[in-house]
Amino acid sequence: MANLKEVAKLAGVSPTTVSRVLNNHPHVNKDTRNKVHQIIEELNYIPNINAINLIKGKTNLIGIVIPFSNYPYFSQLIQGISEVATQKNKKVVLFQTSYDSKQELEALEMLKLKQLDSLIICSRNISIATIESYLQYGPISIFENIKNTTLHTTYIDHYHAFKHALQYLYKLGHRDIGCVINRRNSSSSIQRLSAYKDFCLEHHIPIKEELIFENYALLEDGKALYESLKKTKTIPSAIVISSDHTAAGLYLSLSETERKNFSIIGFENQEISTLLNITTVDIPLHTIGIQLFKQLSNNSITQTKFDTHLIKRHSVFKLKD
Amino acid sequence: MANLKEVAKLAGVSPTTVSRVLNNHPHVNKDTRNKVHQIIEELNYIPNINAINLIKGKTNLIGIVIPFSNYPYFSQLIQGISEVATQKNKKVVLFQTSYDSKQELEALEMLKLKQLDSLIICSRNISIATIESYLQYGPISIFENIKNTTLHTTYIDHYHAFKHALQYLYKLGHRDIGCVINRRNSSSSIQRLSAYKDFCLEHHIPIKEELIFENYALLEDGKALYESLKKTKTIPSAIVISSDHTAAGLYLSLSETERKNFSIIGFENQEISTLLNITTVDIPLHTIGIQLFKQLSNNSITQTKFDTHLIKRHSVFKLKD
DNA sequence: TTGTACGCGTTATCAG
DNA sequence: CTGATAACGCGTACAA
Repeated sequence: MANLKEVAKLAGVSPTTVSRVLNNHPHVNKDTRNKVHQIIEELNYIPNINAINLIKGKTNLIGIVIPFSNYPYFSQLIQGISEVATQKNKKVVLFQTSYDSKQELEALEMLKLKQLDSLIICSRNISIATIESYLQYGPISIFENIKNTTLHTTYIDHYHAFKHALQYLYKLGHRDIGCVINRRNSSSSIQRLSAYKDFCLEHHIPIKEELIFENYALLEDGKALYESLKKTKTIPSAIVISSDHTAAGLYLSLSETERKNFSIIGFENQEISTLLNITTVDIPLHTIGIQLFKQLSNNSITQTKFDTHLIKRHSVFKLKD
Repeated sequence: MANLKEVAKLAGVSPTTVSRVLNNHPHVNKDTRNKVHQIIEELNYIPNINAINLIKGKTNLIGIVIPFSNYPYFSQLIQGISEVATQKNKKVVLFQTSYDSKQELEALEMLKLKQLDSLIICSRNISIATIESYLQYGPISIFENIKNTTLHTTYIDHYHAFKHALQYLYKLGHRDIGCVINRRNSSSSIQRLSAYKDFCLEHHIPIKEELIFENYALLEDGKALYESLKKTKTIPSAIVISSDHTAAGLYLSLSETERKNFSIIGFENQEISTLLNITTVDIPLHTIGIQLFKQLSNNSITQTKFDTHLIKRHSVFKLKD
């Protein structure tokens, strides 16, 4: 495989000149330039990017840490991030972790090794402190609300969003309300749960563990949720679900009659909730992805909050008593 | 930032020895090894992977070319590919092209530049000939059925799968059948269309352009499809749709009565078709992703075909006349 | 078991 | 406008 030196030799110039031609430096004689281009063609010469990375200390590669690629929630983030990355001529390296700390660390290590210029963490398992300790090797942005951190953060107020949905149901007369989350120990679930519990306390509603449902995220989980709901002692009149897909799955499991007597609020504002007319809380995932990327090039630490909006559709009913 | 040389100096050994320690070479004195490790700790030394890549001519990075990350079809492929890649300690670089040839070329160029070890093409716009010309720079596997190629291929028989679905409808008495595809000029659409046309010819059914619907792929497209269907002169009694999500979107747009008088067959066997009980053709996308990855390390050119299966559910009815 | 010297392919510096 | 030389950080053949 031809290298820069050979090109130089055959063109009868120094490697430096070839390098200048390749990098479009201004002060090169036209004839020399042409000659070099000609030899490059002839030899089918290709610069070795690893050598360039070595000397420049950059790779134009940015890492994305996500647990799964095939969850709509995450694939929308990826879509957004990749779009800007493409525009900015950066490439995206996927770290699909399945929430395995070892894989998350791998991403951080690659930042350390300088094979990545920067890192975006969409969801995590390891501690913030660990992540922060890698900040010395490159910019890191994270999709989470963290106080007093040196990481770039982009976030939404899960607590507020969840509570707002609950309040809306309360105003319509609902008192027995279910709460559906995914991983119980995730940052967002913790916020949502605490919103749920505070809501109950504020309105003097007893907190019933059987109305808190964990590990539901996908469409098919909605069916399982339906089964679980049938087994509760207290029959809730409404439910707030942290994923539209689970909400849709539940909705589709209900009979026509059941649908008219049970209120559902989903989260994310996915296509499917539009189609099924399910009330949901909009989370601008695509835009959040873009912002996560953009923050990486900020010099100072930035915290960006995105607003969520309750989108009222037809899966919520006023409770008659 | 500390480098190997500094470690050597402080440890009182040569760079070679440090390198040996780092790479776990057998013949190193235990004391020396410990001393070196100690200095590495002290200096917080990190090997520069770009230097290693340069010298080894490898990066352990493999590229994936996909048009969009947020289509379930593609995100399932990504999920499968990433899973094995993680196992094999390779990292995945995403080229989200939006079918822009320039972006597809970018991926091929990075293979050429040796920043990628190999490449997986899930869907493409540029010519096979162009792709093949990059084969000299590294292994490439593609999710497509190509005859006489030097690329690794993993594929399904779109023609057969589509025709099988059509025959099934024919046997149940359907004669006016619609056909829904995505990009008309894509390799899979061409096969599907030709299956549709051959089917019509074989059964002496006139081919009506108004029953061929293009550019439908997502859930929300199902609604638009519903609108389009209402405008056709011939009212079809059944439809074959190359995407489950569009099939689901259409299904949900129908009234209860319409659903009982209209047969739908989707493709892919996504969660949503299970939930809605829509008859579909299973495409093992996850497994295909895994195979696409595995083929890269085969020495000889391999062509893997995956079978598709018609999954009979309750969205298809026998036509009474 | 350890060290010397060179090579990987490119860019930066400085001199002319 | 051009070139010689060093440098990026590491691996490895060869010698000791």
